[in-house]
Amino acid sequence: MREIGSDAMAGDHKQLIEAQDRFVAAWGKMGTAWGISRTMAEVHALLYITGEPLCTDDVMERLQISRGNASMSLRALLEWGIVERVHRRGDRKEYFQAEQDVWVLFRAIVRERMKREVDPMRASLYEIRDLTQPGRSERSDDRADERRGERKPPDPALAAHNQRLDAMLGFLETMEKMSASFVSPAGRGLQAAAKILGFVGGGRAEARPSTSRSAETDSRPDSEREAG
Amino acid sequence: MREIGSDAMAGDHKQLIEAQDRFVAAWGKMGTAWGISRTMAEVHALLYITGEPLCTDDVMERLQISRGNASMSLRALLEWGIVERVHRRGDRKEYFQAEQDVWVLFRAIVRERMKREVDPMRASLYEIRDLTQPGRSERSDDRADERRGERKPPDPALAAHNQRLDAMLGFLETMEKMSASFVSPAGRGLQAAAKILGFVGGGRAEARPSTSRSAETDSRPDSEREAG
DNA sequence: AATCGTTTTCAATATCTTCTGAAACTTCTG
DNA sequence: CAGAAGTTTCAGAAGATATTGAAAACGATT
Repeated sequence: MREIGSDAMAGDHKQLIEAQDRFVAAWGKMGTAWGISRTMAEVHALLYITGEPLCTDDVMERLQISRGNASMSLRALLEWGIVERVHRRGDRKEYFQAEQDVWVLFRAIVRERMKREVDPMRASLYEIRDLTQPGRSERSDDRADERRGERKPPDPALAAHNQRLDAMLGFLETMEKMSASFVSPAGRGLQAAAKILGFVGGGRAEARPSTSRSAETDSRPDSEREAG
Repeated sequence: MREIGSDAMAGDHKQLIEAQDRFVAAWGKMGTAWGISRTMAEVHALLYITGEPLCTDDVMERLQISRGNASMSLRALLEWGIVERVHRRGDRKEYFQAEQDVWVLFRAIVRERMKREVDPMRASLYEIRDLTQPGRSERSDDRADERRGERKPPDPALAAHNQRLDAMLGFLETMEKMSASFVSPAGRGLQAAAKILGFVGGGRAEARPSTSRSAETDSRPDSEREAG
């Protein structure tokens, strides 16, 4: 498949494969720690580090996984919005390509996780609060004292409980607002903030000199950055 | 165990238990999505929502889990630094109490996850880079062309690979710097930022009127906020 | 130093998750 | 429209993780 011009080139190629494999393994391990299945993370890692579009069979072969597994993982990655389908003219296969800008990747992940995990949690918390602190809209025909405008004497334990619930709820909402504005549609938000606040660059270079230029806030490889 | 003064009080108490159970379940579900074992998350939820110190047997009974499981989960929570031991005079049992400030909780979690997952990943990435881009300190006695100052002609595929690696590495480092300054020792960082940037307050209140005051940036219950 | 109340450990077990592979399905092509 | 090429689905197998419970370790007390 790949033309190899010389022994030196062959050496490079072996190194490359080895480096890719290690990257895939590392990414897979990290994935499991964040609640993503190992294989799915590995497939993504392979697509990312490889840079070029791969088809199902490429993935199966490289990762030694079954067709079903490859198919499922790829579909899940599409749903996360961090991998996209690519078609090649004259080829009926589907190819898959990973988002190459790490910040875009990060934004997509945060957006999805918020949607999938934080939002439902917030909804549950509201429901729970309404168990002990029913909203004003509640019908209270059968409660004589409330009709008279007397509020039920508050159980201090219940009050404390509700404060804890509200604290949690308030926190989740702050997080949501922040992530929405930092991470979402319009938003190069966090990335811009990182640049402004001076968190980018310098760190690695100071510890370890590097041949290629230190990764800036725009972290796409040069090849993809033609039009800024 | 708990004195109940009246039927109304008994009703409140039942509601409270129900609300606690639901909170515990919701928190547990969320935990699993973030790579924390369900039980561990539930134990934490129980301690948080309960507010008061509980002993192993309390946890076992309330959550219907074995002694071993309770013990392990509690120890893990101690290691995460989000639960602390409490001793009562005249009682040989150990009691456990959860951090009540959600921002402190959040900081602890971010700190630990960075330490446990991101740092090792970063280390792996460095190693991987050194596979194909060995540092200047490398001995190259056996490579005539390098002795002559000629650099090996760079395989473009390898170069692109290294750029992707560096992009990832740069991203992780930016995240680490940000989390370090936002989240760490000194730092009420993120919390302060949220306040300044106007992400706190307003949101929930506008959608759902609440009896207790809207949770502010300082999210501890009143009972713990005596000395600011 | 023996006892007692408590906590920790860990091998066996139960539970949950992920993966496989073959069949069903879909979509192109001649 | 029949057949080929490619993709998805899903029941069962394999593998990973969490849980139990009983025994060991601990440490305060008599």
